[in-house]
Order: sequence, then structure tokens, then C-alpha cells
Amino acid sequence: MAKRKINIKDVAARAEVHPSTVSRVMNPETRSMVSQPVAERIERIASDMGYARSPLASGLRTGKSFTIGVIIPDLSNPVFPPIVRGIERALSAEGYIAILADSENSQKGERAILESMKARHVDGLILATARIEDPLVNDCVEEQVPVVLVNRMTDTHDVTEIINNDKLGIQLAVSHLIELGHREIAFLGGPPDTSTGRDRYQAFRNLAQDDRFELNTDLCTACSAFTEASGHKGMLRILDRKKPFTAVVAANDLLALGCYDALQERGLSCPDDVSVTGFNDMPFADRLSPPLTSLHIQHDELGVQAANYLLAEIRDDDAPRRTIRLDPELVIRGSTAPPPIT
Amino acid sequence: MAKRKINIKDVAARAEVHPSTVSRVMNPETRSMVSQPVAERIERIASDMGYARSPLASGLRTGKSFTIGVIIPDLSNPVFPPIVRGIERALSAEGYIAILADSENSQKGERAILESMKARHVDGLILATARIEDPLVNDCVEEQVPVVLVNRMTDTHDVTEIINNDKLGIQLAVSHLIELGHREIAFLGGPPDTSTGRDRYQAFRNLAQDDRFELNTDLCTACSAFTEASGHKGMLRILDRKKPFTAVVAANDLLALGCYDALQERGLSCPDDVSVTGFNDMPFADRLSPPLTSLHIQHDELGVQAANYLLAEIRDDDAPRRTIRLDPELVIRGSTAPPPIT
DNA sequence: TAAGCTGATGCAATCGTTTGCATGCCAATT
DNA sequence: AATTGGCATGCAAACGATTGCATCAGCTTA
Repeated sequence: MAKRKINIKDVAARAEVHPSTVSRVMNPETRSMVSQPVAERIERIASDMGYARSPLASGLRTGKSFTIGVIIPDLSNPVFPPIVRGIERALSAEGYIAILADSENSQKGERAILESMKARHVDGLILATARIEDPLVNDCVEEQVPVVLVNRMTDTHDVTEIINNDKLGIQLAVSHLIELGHREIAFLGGPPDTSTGRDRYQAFRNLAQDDRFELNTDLCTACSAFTEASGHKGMLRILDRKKPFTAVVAANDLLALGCYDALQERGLSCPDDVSVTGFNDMPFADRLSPPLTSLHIQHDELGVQAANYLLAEIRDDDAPRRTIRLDPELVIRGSTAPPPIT
Repeated sequence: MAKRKINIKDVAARAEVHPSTVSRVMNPETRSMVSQPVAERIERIASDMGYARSPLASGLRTGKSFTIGVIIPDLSNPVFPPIVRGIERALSAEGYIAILADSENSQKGERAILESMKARHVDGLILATARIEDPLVNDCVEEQVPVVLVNRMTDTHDVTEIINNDKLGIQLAVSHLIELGHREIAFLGGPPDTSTGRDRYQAFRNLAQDDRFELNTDLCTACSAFTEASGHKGMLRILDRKKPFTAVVAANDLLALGCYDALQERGLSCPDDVSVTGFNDMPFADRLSPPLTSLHIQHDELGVQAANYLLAEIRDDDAPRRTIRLDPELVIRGSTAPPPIT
């Protein structure tokens, strides 16, 4: 026989006080309104009876749900699980929970998810799906739903963003290649409608202007998604242009993997013929063949900070919006080596 | 100016009917109670006004939340993201959402998460954390919270479980090794308090009894967690016993990776000196060095089925509990080869 | 034509909390 | 001694939906 769920009234009855008094005791904010001895007694009785307050009911009344929506473009991209984990850990420490959805990279999916989350009265949202122009973000801002972007940013609005310092990352990768002696460097870019796609490319171009190496746009291409397949196709495009190069900077590890495949198909060896750098330092990057030189980003920390800033905005409407950039670190592994001697 | 959230009363007022009528129209179950023309009019007005019903409020009244709790032991274990994805996809197709939590392999964490989820009135739970003796599962069963286990099973209760066919998996791995000519096979097992740990070991032992090869318990060990570090330590234990062997069956890919490390430390080459098989066929297993021969399990499908069976149990209290075993497939890659010629 | 039925809709209580306001008490102030 | 003030608590109306029951109109049927 399932013992009936006990509620605030049961506690009140047993303690011979009014339910509202119990409510005040249970809520840290209002706890001070009730006298010490009464509060203590109620607290004891409540825990004796195993009282647990119903977030549904209180949420209904207060409009808060202690629930955060998290939308991820693709959970099978290994960057995201650690971020989600960080988010989840930071949220649960504050009594919030995460409701997770994977949009599978579809804008339509995102919209549907967003609606469903708003209907559920999430207190805020963490989006890892943002594009440079993103109507979803607009909607949230307009409707005053607190939102924080993680890993990607948007241009159109003043929103808190927790992202990686892409400029620094690309700098580190390129410097490393230049030090090894590379001068003809290809760039395998991400989708230009994402900030990670655009900014990494921009950083790459800007470096070239510093005349540390020459930019050859024939050696640059943008892939339509951050996937192996897309990286593979992109690399083939570059190869087909028949311009010489000795290194590839990929905007993401998965693209780098696609690049591995394309090189192999064309009989080129990495790193003997071509060096490759990735971006993200995904789990097990050290175990790939060859182990991938990549930029380690602070996945967990990205998630943790996103969660914390979101909570700050939830608690204080006009907490300042900011853009936090976490610095990546170059991890040098076996996919980069000096260029072949010609 | 944020347009105020419109509710069922607003719609009722505009349509000049009673809120209850609107409620009936909005709910497919009761839709038939109201006459066609009125229903249509209400529906039109509701969508004109952009009405969205509040799951909180209706949940409060009905006791349902259309929310499912998902507890994962470790999101950084690459088996889980695809499972979570499958779960999430299947749930959202039916209007449910997933609230995700990572217990970080701690029983205490699990308990806390469970409480928080029950307080939030989840309609059911999917646990990927089950141990063979699992008090959490007991609690759920006792309190009649629908629960489905995924990837792991428990002995103590009659609960629906969606798991991999471990016996078949181990059979496939061992047969493969025997065909290659191996006779002295080591076993790197998982935690014996998990079904995946225990059953894989049991399957391994039973095969030995079929006298296809000889079981040598000196060549078998159990690791305390499904992690690389634990696999590494386990493999060193086996190596230190100085018994000859030419192959290792690991109960999980991460253990196999730890095994790679241990072998390398001792100057042994895989697969030239020792063949290794994994289990799970984690993403990028094909790109490891050497590419890992492993058992491909249907991650997505595991998740999808878990979600679907859970929904079935939610809708029908006494839907039968079952144990579904999905068959894995052996994927042969570069970590297995004939034993060295002596 | 009265009784009975059916189908559509309204009524009001309910789910479990929160919270602005009212109340009542006691101590302090003048 | 009367007024003021403050503190602790009770009261009751929300929050937004659902649902058993009542009602009522319009039919059928005897």
C-alpha cells in the first residue's frame, strides 16, 4: 500500500499551526518571519513525517519551476557530453534540474523544443545551438526568458555567452605549425553561420595578414556541418584544387577526422606528408591514429559557467550580460610534424 | 512589453463558453464530449490567441507531469550519449521530456537525484545505473514508480530491462579469438556488482567449460569501474601473475583502452603479441590505434526501446515486465590477429 | 402528454503552495 | 493609561487546469 504523499496541510495539522506558517518555515527566504521555537518544531515534524514540498504546486504559484532547458545540437558530437555534465552538476548544486533535448541540428526541431520548454515554464535556457543570426535567441530575449549561450555566440543580441577563445586557439595552432616550418597551410572551416565556424576562419585569415604565412583562399573551405562526413568532403575539395600545402588547420576535431580519411584516400600520410590540427580536444583524441594535435577547451568549465551565469540572471533580472571567453590550450600530439623535405 | 501569458479562462471568455469546455477540447481524451462545431470554434480561437496549456497546472491536478527522469552513471562514458539520445528522441515523439542527471557513479548521488525526481513528480524513470542488488530499484518498485532499466539489469526485482545480449557478445568475441588460433585467453572484467560485469564474466567462464579453450582463473580479473584507469590497473595485475596468454577479452571498451596502456608499458604490442577485444563499440573505436575489435551494441535502439516500454507501463499499470536483449555484432578490426608463432 | 433518456455544457471543488493583508498580542513610548 | 509599533501568525485568494456532478434542452417512447 503506497503511503499517501503527505503535504503541507498534513504537517500544519500535526504541528497545530496554519499551513502558511509551515510554508514560511520551509522557504529559506521567509524562514525569518516565524519565531525560532515554532520554526524548529515545524521543521522537526516535517522531517519526521517525510514531508517533501511539491515543486509543481509551488511553481504554479510562484511561476518558477527550478528547471532549466538545455538544447544541444548533437549529443553524438563528443564536445557536448562534458559540457552537459558540467551544466548538470552546477545546476543540481543549486537545486535546479536540467531538461535535455537534442535538436539533431535542425532549426525546426529547435523551435519545437523551445516551445515545449517554454510551456513547461523553464526558468531559463542554455543553448548550445546558436547560430550567428538566430531567431530562437531573439524570441527568448523578447519574451524575457533568461538565456545563456554556450560554446557558440550570436551577433544579434545582447546575451551572455560562455565560449572558447577561438582566436587564441587558432593562433596557437598556426604558430605551432609555423614553428615546425610549415608555410602553406590549408584551413578546413566549420559552418559559416555558426560563430565557431566564422570566428575560427576569421582568426585564421587575420593571422595570415600578419604575414607570418601567406593566405591562399584556394586552400580554405567551409564545411556545412561539424561532422566527419562533412570534413571528408571539404578536404577532398581542397585536394582537388591541386595547390600545394603541407598542413591543415581544421576548425574542429570531427572535421580533422574527416580530413584524415580524405588524406588516406589520396595516399597521403599524416603527419609525414601533411600535418593536421584539430579543435576541441575531444575525448580519446590522444588515442586516435595518429594522435590528434588539438586545442583543449575547458568543456566542463564551459558548462559550469554557463549554468552559473544563467542562475545569476534568473535571480537578478538585470545582471549584466557578458561574453566570457575561456582560453584553450594547445595539446601537441602525433598529427603534426615538420613538413616533408622537398 | 511582455504579452501576458494567456490561459484557459481567457480562451473561454473569448469563446463565450465555460473554461471546462475549453479544457475538454484541448484534451484528446475528452475531446469527444463536446460538440463538433463548438470544439472547432474553440480550437480556432485558442490557436489564434496562441494559447498553450500549462503542464504544471494540469500536472498538479492530474498527477501526471509528462516528464521522465533519466539517471546515467557517467555521461563521459561514450556508451551513454547515444542511449540518452535514443531515449530523448522516443520520449519527445510522445510529448514527454527527459530530465537528465549524471550520478557520477555514486550511490549517494543516485539517491539524492531520485528524491529530487520523485518530488518533481516524474511519471517514470529510466535507470542506467542499476546494480545487481539495487535499493533504488526496490524503492521505485515499492512506491509504484514505473521504472525501466537500460543497459544494466538487477536481480532483485521484476522490472523491465532493456539490455544487450552479453552472452552472445562474449561468445562472438571468444569464437573469433579461437578461430584465430588463441588458446590462452585472459579476461578483463567489469565491476561484479553490475550485471554487465557479472554476466560477461559468467559467459566467459561457461564458454571455457565447453572446452573450446581452457579457463585459467589467474588470467581473469575484475575491475572496480568501467574506466580506463581501472582497466589499466586490472591488466597490470594479470601481467604480474606471469602466466602466458595471447589474447584479452575486455568487458568494455574503456577497459580495453586501459589494457592497451598496460601492454604498451610492458613492451607488448597489440595485436602482434596480444590480441584485445572490447565491448560496446564506442564511437571512434575504429580510429583508435590499433582500431579496436569490439562488439557493436545497438545504443540508440537500447534507448528507444527503454523509452517505449516505459511509456507502455505508464499508460497501463500492469503491462507485463520484460527483459529485452538486443543482439550485438562483432566488429573485427586491427586489435585482433593470430597469436605470435613461438 | 408525461416520463425518461441522451448529449452538451456549466458549476464548483480540487491539486499543494504562496503571499498580501488582517488580526491579535505584547512591549515600549509619551 | 492610552497610543503606537512591531512581531508572529492566521486567513483566503490566487496560480491554471481537470473532472464528478448537476443542469438543461431536445427527443424519443409509451
